[in-house]
Amino acid sequence: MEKVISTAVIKRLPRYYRYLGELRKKEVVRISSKELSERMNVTASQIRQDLNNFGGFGQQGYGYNVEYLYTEIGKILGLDQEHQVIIIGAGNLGQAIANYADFARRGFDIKAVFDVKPELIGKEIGDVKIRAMSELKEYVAKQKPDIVALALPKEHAVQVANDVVSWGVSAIWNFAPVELRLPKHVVVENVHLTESLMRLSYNIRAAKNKRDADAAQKATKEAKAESAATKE
Amino acid sequence: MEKVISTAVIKRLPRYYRYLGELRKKEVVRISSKELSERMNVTASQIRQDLNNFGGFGQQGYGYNVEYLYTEIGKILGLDQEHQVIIIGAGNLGQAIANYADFARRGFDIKAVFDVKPELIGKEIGDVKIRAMSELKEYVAKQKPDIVALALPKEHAVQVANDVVSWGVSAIWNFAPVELRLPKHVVVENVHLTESLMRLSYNIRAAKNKRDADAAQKATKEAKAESAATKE
DNA sequence: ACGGTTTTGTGCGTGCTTTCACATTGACAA
DNA sequence: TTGTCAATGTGAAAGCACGCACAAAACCGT
Repeated sequence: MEKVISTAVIKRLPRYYRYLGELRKKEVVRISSKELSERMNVTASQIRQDLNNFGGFGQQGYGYNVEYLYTEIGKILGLDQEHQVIIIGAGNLGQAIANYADFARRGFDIKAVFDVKPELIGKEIGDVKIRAMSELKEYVAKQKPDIVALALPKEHAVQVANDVVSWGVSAIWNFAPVELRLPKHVVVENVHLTESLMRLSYNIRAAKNKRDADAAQKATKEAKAESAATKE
Repeated sequence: MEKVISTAVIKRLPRYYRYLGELRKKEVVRISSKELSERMNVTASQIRQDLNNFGGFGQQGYGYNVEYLYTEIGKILGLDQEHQVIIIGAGNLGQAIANYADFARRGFDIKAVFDVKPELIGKEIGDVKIRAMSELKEYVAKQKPDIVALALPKEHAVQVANDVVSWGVSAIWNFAPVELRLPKHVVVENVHLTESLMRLSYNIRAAKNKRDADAAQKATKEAKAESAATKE
């Protein structure tokens, strides 16, 4: 039986992976959890504990071999295999995703882009043509893409999600601001930009409140010092 | 002194907000935590506890008033005020953000877009012109934007982030795949698409492993039943 | 070959998050 | 007005995640 890994750990793994990739490029051979922790925003203990969920990658007195750890985390993340990705929606966001070169480097192959708008169909994005939505069903049935990215208005996202799932897709990268309700065997990863922006907005206000509170506290402190000085 | 709200709660607030917005459009007047929880992916108890961090918005025996709760959460998230946003980087991602209408609706005003590429400068995106990076410093000093969105290659993101912060910016929406190290009064919200995709990849593999394990278990079970049947 | 040093892997305690469960409050109908 | 029912607000338990601290292991200089 596979051990279940907590989502908290999974969230950090890509960060480790990215950072190790940078070290690898700089031809750093070994790294200790302490050194890693100083540059990323985690404690050394947490790094060790996270990695230990998957087995002992390190060696006492030495640390971790960068190259080895990098490929191991890559395997854990499933980056040792190619993923075929199709994008539904060739608007600005869909195009941005299609053109983002980083993905291809990690083994995510953008295979096709679909849209309803007749004026977009046939146009080239990156190195794939935009296809008509009417071709989607046949394409999915034949090519069996691993991942479907939804970059379309929320009004249509739910319907399209249900469709592609019924045609056999089991992983969805959802950019539409809706909660998709899909069978539990389907894996969904949401990117909710508006929510992200709202969190930023909240934190801006929270930071402002804190500054104001600090300033007020300082003011009363000074006032106290003032009155104490007057008393004397 | 302001009570500190945990980030776990803040993460969920925009979801509540979005969902309440939808209910409001459907002219739903009241909703109970139970009803809400059934449609979103949270327990009723958690909704009540989350909301109680900010005061009692509901009424026993009745539930929550959709309109009221919507505006209250809006206030908490700081959506009752306008935010001036500028975008650095007019590539695909920068353009996608600039054109995403949802933001404007929430009070996030895209005021300007900057890029280094001469061929892009002067071009219109949405209803703003792309400006030269050389104008950035003066613009920031004069217009004091509330939020700077970084949609440029990671090589330049760090430098630009440091620059705009030194010019007085205190909130950054970062799309570049780097951890920005900025003074602690600066609020940073990261959108790391590659990490998101890697998590999806992990979950695809995890789901596959689970299916295989379940299949194997079922097989041995059947084998046992078989041998038991043979014994008799 | 050996001893000091480095650094992992891990048991355990602490604090935060989530869920449960229920007393309390207010709505709504008769 | 009164009784019943619905749903909140909240104390307390259960469940998790995180960080500390240290024993065990391997490195490295002498």
